[in-house]
Amino acid sequence: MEDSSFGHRKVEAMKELVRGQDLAKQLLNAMSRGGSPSPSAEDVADELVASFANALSRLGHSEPDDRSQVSDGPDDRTTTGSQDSSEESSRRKDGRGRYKRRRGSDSWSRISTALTDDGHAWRKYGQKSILNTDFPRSYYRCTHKFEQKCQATKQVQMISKDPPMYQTTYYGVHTCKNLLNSPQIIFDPEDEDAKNLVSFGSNASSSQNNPFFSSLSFGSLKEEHGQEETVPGGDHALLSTQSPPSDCNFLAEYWATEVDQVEDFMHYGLY
DNA sequence: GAAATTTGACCCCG
DNA sequence: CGGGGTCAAATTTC
Repeated sequence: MEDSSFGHRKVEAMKELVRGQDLAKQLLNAMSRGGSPSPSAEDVADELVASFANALSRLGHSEPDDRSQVSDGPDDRTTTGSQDSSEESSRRKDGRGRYKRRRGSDSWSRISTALTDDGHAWRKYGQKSILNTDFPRSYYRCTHKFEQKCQATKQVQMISKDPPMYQTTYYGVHTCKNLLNSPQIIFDPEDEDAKNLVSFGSNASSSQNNPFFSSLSFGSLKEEHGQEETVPGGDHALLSTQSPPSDCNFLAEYWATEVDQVEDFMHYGLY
C-alpha cells in the first residue's frame, strides 16, 4: 500500500533536496577557494545550504543526530517544587547540574556556515563532547535569564571544520526584550514561503520567535569565532576544484524548483 | 572590578 | 552505568 502521490512526492522532494544540498555545498567550497570575493554569491550559497538543511530536517532527513524536530510534550518543568523550604538542609556539595530536561518545549535546529545572530544576547554556560561527533557542543542561554526570566537556550555544534558548518538548535521561547543593536529584520510578505520552510514542525504557539533571515547585516557576533580547539595556523587544505561559480544561475533555478516541490509537498499534509 | 568564558564536577534519564 | 545537560568556581577578557 504505497502512499499514493504523497509518498512519491516526499521521496522525490527528498532526493532532489539532497542533491541540491550537495550542489550548494560544492558551490560554496568552490567560491571559498579564493579568487574574487563575492559576498553576494556566498551569502546566497549560505542561505541555500541552510534552506536545504532546514527543509531536509523538516522532512525528517536529519543526519547528525536526527533529533531536530521535537514533536511536543507537556510542560514538564513545573517550576519544580523541590526548592521549597530548603534553606540549607540538602545543600549537597555544590548543587551543580540540576538539569531539568526541557525536551518537551519547541526546538528547531538550523545549519549554517556561519554563526547567525538572532539579535539576542547569549551567554555560554557549558561545552561538552558528544559521542559520535568530532567537535564539542556549546551550550548557550539568554543573558537575562534571571533578570527577565528568559528561558531560551541554544546549542551550537560544529559539524564541519574546513567548510565551517554549524548546527544551531534553539530551545524555549525568548521572553526577554533586551535586543542588541536595532535588529531590523526585514520580513517581506513574499518571504512567507521561505518562512514556511523554516517553520518548526511543532504545533507550539511560539511562532513569535523567528531568529532567521537576519544574516544580512553583520551584527556584533560574539560567538565562538572558530577557536574550537587546536587550530593549526597552516591548516588550509584546498578543496577540489569542481564546479566553478558560474553555476550560480543553474543552482538558483534548481533551488526554485526545489522550493516549489517542497512547498507543494508540505501543502499536501505534512501533519 | 564586572561581565563573560572556561572547565571540571554534578545530576537526571534512558 | 554512561551519555547528555547544567551549575558554579576559576580564569580570562574588556
